[in-house]
Amino acid sequence: MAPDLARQRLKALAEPIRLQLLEALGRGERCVCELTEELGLAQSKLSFHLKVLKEAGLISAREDGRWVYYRLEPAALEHLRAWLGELAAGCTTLAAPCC
Amino acid sequence: MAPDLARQRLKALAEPIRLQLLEALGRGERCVCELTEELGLAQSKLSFHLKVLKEAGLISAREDGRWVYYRLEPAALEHLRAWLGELAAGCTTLAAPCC
DNA sequence: TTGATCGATCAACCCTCGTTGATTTAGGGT
DNA sequence: ACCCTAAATCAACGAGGGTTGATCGATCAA
Repeated sequence: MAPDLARQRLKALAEPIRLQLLEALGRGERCVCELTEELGLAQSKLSFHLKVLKEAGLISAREDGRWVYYRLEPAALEHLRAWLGELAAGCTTLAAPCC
Repeated sequence: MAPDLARQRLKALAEPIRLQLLEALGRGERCVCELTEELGLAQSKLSFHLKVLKEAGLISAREDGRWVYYRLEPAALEHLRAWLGELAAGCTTLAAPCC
C-alpha cells in the first residue's frame, strides 16, 4: 500500500465526527438524512466529512433517486491494518551508542 | 481501547515526517542526533514531532547522559490494529430505503 | 410547471497545527 | 569555573482544515 494513501486514510480517520460516521456505517448502510438525525449534524458539515472519507476510499456512495446511501469499505480498513502490521515488524533492535 | 486514544494515535500517524520517524525507528532504536542527520531535519522540528509521537504512546524515550534514545512501542501499534479490526467487523448490512 | 426536499458546493471566518529561529536546561570535557 | 554540545521549550508566524450559512442542481409530487 502506498504510504501516501495510508497517510490520507489515517488523516481521514483522525477526526471525531468522521470516526462517529464510520462507527454508524459499521452498523450498516445509511442514507444522508438518517445520518443527519442520528448524529445531530448540520447537513453541510455532514456532507463535508462524507466527502473526506469517500476520497480516502474508506466509504462509498450509492445513489437512489434523490437519496444517497453510504457504506463502509472494509477492504480499505483491512489494507490499513496490514500496513500497520508491517510498521510494527522490525522494532526490537537496540542502537549502539551514537556520536 | 478508548476511542480518544485511538484518535490521538491516528492523528499522530497522519503526518509525513512522523511516519518517516516511525519507519526509521522500526529499523531500531535511534538517538535524536542520528535521526536529525538521517532525515535531514531541524533539531527543533524533530523534537516537536517526537513529542507528539511520545504523548500518543507510539514511541518511548531512554536517556543516557546527554543523549536521548527513542524506540517504537509495538504494543501501541498492535492495539490500533485491533481497534481497526473491530471497526471493520459489522459492515455488510444494507439499509432499508429510508425516509 | 410549480413547489418542496435531498444533497453537494461555495465563500468567509476561525482555530488548530506545523514551521522557524532563539532561548533554556542539562551534561560532559578541559 | 568555563565552554561546547544535546535536546527541549518558547513565541511568532503562516498555512491547512473544519465550521457556518447561503446557494445551486437534481429529483419527485401535486
